[in-house]
Amino acid sequence: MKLVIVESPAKAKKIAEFLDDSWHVEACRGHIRDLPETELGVEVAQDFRPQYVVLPGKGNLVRRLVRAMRRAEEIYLATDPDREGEAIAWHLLQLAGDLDDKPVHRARFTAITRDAIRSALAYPAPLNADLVAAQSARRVVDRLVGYLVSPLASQALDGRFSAGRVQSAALRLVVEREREIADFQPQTAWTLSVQLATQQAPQSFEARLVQVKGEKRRFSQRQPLDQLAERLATAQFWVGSTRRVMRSQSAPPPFTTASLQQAASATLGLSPERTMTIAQMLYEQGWITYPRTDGVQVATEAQSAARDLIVERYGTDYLPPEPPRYVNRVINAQEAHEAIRPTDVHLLPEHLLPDENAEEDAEEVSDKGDAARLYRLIWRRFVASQMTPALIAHTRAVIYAGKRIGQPFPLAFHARGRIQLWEGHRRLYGETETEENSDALLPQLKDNQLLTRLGHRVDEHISRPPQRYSEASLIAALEQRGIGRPATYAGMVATIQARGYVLREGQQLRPTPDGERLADFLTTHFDRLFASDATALLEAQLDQVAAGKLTRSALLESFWDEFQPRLAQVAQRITESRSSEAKSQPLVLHPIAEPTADEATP
DNA sequence: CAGTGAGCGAGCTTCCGCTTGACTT
Repeated sequence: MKLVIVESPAKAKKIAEFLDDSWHVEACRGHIRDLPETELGVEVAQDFRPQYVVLPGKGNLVRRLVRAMRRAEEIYLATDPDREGEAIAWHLLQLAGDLDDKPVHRARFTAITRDAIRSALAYPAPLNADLVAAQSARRVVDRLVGYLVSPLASQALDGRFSAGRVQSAALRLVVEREREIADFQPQTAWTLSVQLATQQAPQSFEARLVQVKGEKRRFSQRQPLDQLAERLATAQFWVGSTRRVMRSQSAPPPFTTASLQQAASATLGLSPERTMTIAQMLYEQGWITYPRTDGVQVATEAQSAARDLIVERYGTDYLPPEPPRYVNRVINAQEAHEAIRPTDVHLLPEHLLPDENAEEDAEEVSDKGDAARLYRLIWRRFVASQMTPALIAHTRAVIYAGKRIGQPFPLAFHARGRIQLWEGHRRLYGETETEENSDALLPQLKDNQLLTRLGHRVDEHISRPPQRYSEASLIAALEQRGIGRPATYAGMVATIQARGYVLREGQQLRPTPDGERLADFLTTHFDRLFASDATALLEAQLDQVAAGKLTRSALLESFWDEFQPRLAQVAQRITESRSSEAKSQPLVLHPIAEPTADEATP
């Protein structure tokens, strides 16, 4: 018997279908060992040795897996092909103990198709110890930061507070945004627009003043524009130049976890947490691929199925000559899984709509309704991602106004038009309407053509403060900076709310006073640790460990050399201010000076 | 003699990341 171990039980079931009786497939359900929850669990002086323990509640599962590994003739560790998956495979081996000379392989695949599975099992590889070391370094850094800074923050702020590489960076974004809003000074700008028409075409168009006597101008008051507008009554208008540019707008890539959470929030009003609950259900029932992913790549089988469906349902005009290839732009992407897509495009969203005749209680119907809507969103986005680009013609005209053509007292206006020549993927997955309609159609214009002025308008534009984050847009901001992972996004935005650092009002997130105090404490004393690029810098080092160019010890030592003195300094400040001040006085902490550039560079 | 400090032990917290059920509200 040959044994395959994967993480997800749903995956195990599917893979078993592809293999014959000589194979046995088991699932380990994610991590099986970790640092103990109740203590630090890292022996700093012993090369940062982690003290791993079997995760609570997983004892029976681990015993079962170990028994299966001992019995098997050959073992294929097929945990996810990323840093965490490599570590899980290593933990499995550690727990299994002595396996004699039994062949042990590491199998890696990113799509659950018959071909992908068979070829992964036919061409296995050894375990990558460097990747395991990188995971261990990641884990230890997170533990040291979380378990050493949290108590300090609690002491200093006299309450129960927590800090972590991810949650504190998230909190900081929310707090910084709130301050930008508080400090915001609205700017008023006035604009002058004229409505114009040609002799030939019936419909009018609008042009906005941009230059006066050859100089670009912005107006913060109304009065000068009113004066200019008066003179327009006797002016002539003519076309200076026109330019037409064709732009093709590529289809959006299929969904990842973060982009699905964004879209489900924007179009269906679902929270990231609810989106993930429903997506997990759809995954377990075989409707969609794995829902926790940062990959935008798609199995070739799925691409050709989508191409068949596009021809059948929409026609060859919507089919690009080659299937599009999407490239990941996310910093910390591991791409262990495909993009989120229907497992079978021929399962149409209509098939999942709730049966109207069935009698069910309201909650169940709304669950099914949300599931159907989410599936429809995923289906449309995926099929659209395989369609042709949309084609849009942008026209820009410069219009002059003066006493007579060729003798301007010269005012220059800009008019813009936009025509969609081909809808392409937008047939299935459109943009938001507002942007689309803001630029109207322009009539045919020739250079030096005279125009009729129909009227004018002077408008006030007041700049708006930045928007508060929503749960989904905060996740997008974190993803963009490489902070957090698909499996943790939804939980993390729930955590900072549950801890009382952030409040949600409708869709908007705003910090609480406690949240601001915590963020200020962390920024003052541990600025670089929780800066928004700290994770990216750590990731770059972890990549080096994974590539064998940096050792785990070197990474952790250089981290500790910077972190530990800072920690000690802050702890000392806290005890000093505790003892030097009367008990009734609030604790005031003075910032520690940043090291100079010389000290900072090793 | 009263206040302070050192030293010790108990109790209570805390991180990120991977996966699903078995619980309670």
